Amino acid sequence: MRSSWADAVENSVGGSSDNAGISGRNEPTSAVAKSAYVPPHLRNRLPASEPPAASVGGPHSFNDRPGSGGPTSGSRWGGGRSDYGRQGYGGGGGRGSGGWGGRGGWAGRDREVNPFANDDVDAEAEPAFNDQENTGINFDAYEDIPVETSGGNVPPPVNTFAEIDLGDALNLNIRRCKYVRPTPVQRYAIPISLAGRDLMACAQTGSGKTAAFCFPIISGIMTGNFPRRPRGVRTVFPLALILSPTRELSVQINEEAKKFSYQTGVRVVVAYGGAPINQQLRELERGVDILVATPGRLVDLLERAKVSLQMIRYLALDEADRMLDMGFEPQIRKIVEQMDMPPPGERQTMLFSATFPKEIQRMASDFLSNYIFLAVGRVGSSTDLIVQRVEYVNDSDKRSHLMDLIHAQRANGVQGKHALTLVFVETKKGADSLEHWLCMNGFPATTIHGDRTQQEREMALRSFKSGSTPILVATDVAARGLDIPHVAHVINFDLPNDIDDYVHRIGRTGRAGKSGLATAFFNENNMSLAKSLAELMKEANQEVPDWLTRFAGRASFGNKGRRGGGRFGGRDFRRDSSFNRGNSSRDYHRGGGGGVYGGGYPSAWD
DNA sequence: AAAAAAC
Repeated sequence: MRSSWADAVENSVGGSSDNAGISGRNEPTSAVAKSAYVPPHLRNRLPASEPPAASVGGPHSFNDRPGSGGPTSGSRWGGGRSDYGRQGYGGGGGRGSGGWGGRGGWAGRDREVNPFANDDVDAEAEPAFNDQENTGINFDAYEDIPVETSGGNVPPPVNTFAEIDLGDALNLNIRRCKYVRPTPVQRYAIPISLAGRDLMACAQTGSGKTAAFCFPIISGIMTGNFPRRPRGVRTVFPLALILSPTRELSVQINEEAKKFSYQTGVRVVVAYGGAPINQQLRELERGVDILVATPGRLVDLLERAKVSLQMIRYLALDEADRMLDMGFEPQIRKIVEQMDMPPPGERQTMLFSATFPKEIQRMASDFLSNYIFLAVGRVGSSTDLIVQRVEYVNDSDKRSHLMDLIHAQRANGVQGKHALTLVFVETKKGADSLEHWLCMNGFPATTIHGDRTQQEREMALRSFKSGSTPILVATDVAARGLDIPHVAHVINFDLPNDIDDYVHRIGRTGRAGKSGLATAFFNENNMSLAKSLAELMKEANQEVPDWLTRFAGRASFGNKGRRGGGRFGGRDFRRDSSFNRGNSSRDYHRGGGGGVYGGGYPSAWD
């Protein structure tokens, strides 16, 4: 059971006598009696209507609803040690911190919120929807995914979660997440990480990437014996850092990581811009093992000395290519190389990227030590699971055409409320005006872009996910990484100029092995994309309209076409050169190029 | 060119 295993771990952690005193004797039932403890700084914040936690509790409480869903381990919380870098194991108090303001009335609860509770509420609100589709991941779609590894002594992949010793608590959460079998990236990446190796992985979100880096981190923190920080300092010392490019992605990773770490005592905190910093600081001061952050806010926290990286043992960079695209390299280098983070070799680093251009290769050389390269073919995106259509539509006709599409979708009987449609536009202004127009015409739409406040952005996303506004107009802020279940249709109202962006956008549908539809409005403004789009569609066995093929053939448009071939997110450049000696990635700078990828042309596809 | 990201 949870308690015995977790307690065993806890008791094995050095200097845990204080914890053992609190929790070592804990039986699941005893948690009930003690869970009323509220630390002083949070007293008077509990909603008056909150039912006693005693009404639930126990390891099976993940099905309970918020308000009655009960954390079981309030008593195990080592209350009052908020000046510790972390709280030790025994169930840290936690709050859903996906957004300030919290969810419902329980933001002030100082026990570990049941991160699975919301899933259940959704399920109850939409039973039919849930029954039909929400059965987890379609694993058949993962058959035949090509995988490539290279590097010295690659640990063998696993076929089941049971083969990996992740511990009872984590295993229970895996079951709660309804994960049956590891996805390809998990099958390879988890053993690699558990073996303590650095990892450079080319894989997509939606492939189970978040779990792939979270499981080893959580497991490592639970079993590791990490020194405690001295008290009295207002600085916190996370053991793991997960960086991601956008705020929403950080929120999403935080939510997933909270599920994975539920009742493990490992505390996850998220920090990102646009939200009041004070609440994030309070969360941090209550202890943090895993910090999920966007670069800007983290630099801010580091400069204020609120966070120290000197205890970092795990570093994960998600969507690294995106972060570079967004100009985060200076911040990332500052965080990783110029603050107090331990150097490569003394920490474990995982770098995830959809593509593997030169800049990422350089980053891999600088941040990783004797790493293993892993490339996992795409799941879904742009392969058979997404039907791609391109239609020639002049700018002036786009709106009426969009309306036709939405009408058609309704007529086709795709269940109204949950046939989510994601519409990508080029500009923030364009997003606002299209949203307004849709609403004026009776289509419930909302929008997400960088000119909206963070609160508005998160509200929009929630309202879209829940189906209240089944149309979301978005700029590229939503193009990558966001995992929104049940997006049935991605419409490229304005096509991007870069084929990689197109691939990422349509990847918002066909998630987790489900099918999806992607429609693009193409016109003369998109000529630079003609060739690459035609080639991409052809490779994905999509029907390419003749007019597009003709445009693609016109060299005069200077379109670049697709670079390279194959389906991987890149190749281990160490293999393409003369210095394939396993751990000599630094030679790359001397070695005069990265083989076939020396040109630095990545593609989300190659 | 636009988008994203700290205050």
